[in-house]
Amino acid sequence: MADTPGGPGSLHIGSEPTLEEQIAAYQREFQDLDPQVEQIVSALSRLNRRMNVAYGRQTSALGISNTDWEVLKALVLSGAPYRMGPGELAKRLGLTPAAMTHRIDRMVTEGLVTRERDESNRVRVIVELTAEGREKWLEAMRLATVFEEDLLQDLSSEERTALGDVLTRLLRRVEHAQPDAGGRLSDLD
Amino acid sequence: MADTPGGPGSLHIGSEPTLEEQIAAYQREFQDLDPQVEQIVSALSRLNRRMNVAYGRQTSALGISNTDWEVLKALVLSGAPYRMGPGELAKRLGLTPAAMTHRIDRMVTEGLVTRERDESNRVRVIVELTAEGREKWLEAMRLATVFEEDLLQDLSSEERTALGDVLTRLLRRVEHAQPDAGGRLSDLD
DNA sequence: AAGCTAAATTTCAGAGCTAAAGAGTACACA
DNA sequence: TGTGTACTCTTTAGCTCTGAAATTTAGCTT
Repeated sequence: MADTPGGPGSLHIGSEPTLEEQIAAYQREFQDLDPQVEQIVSALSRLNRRMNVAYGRQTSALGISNTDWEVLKALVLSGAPYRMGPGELAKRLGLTPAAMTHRIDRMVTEGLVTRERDESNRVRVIVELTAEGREKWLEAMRLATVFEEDLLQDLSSEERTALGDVLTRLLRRVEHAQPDAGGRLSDLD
Repeated sequence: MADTPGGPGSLHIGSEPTLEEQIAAYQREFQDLDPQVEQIVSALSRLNRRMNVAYGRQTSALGISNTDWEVLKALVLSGAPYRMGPGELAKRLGLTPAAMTHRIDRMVTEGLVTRERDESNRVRVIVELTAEGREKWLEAMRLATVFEEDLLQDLSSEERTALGDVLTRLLRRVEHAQPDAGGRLSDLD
């Protein structure tokens, strides 16, 4: 089984055993373990955690939180004019609407977004990216791409293609299936 | 830049665009983006998130939380007699000692661990796995390995080896370096 | 032996999250 | 036109985390 990640905003990594030590410990405590599978799963999990720490450092260097960053990303990727409702944003980010309300509160005071009622339907609210919010996103992207290129610099173009393909295949397998309580993936389509 | 994950315990995924749509949106909004790099990084992040959702479903099916699961794992992997101090546990899990205190409180009432003072040094506290805690961990591992095997079932043994190797290389690159505020990885050794 | 310093853990205050209840608005239908 | 119903967002209560202060014990120094 893989590591479980720290929270979204945690900026440091607990001192953990090396990957080799950890796999050895798993085999000692749980014989029915395929070390090859465990290697993949644990490396995947650790790699992801490290990357999130790196992203967190970058966004905080820009004076925004990791959570603000997520909202900026969703708005930018929605395309001009960079507007969404709180409900849609919440769904996109996998948050409850309540959490979204609070995030928007914060981000409005930080000047990253504006919130106004939709005059054509006063139930709805429109969250819109400000120029400052868009600029922050661009700065964060510049930092992120530098980091990502550095991370992958030792991989040849062929290796990158192969890695991207394999990961995409795995992703499709998880996305098109839902594990039941027993853990088995059952195809949905 | 990759997706940012939901919290450790979030059990559902926000409805998001497909990977292809998302990469297209990135390219539209940020021209200096290598789609190959973005493919890898985004797939990695999404895959990890989906896997965590699956693990969360499994552990909650066993009646334990994802956070309890992390503590059980650290204790089991420490080896018999499955004892650690709160401080060491906190470091291992990347939590503050304060958070550890609360988790241990909870897990003691759940019967997963015991807490007692170290009589040879009364400042220290010893957290020890109970038989029930160990059994819960084993059950969770059985579920997890089924899930992981299913996830990787379409990969040949050669593909698995190659994937494990590449991920381990990437992991080493991140672990042996720390990104500075500018995002660049700088070797430490 | 008394007091000082360091280390480990717990307590406290503040922030963000979830789940559920509440408030406001639009629309359908009599 | 009036009312019910559904939908969207906000509010409230409770939980877990972080960071900092407080507490307890050990070991050293004089």
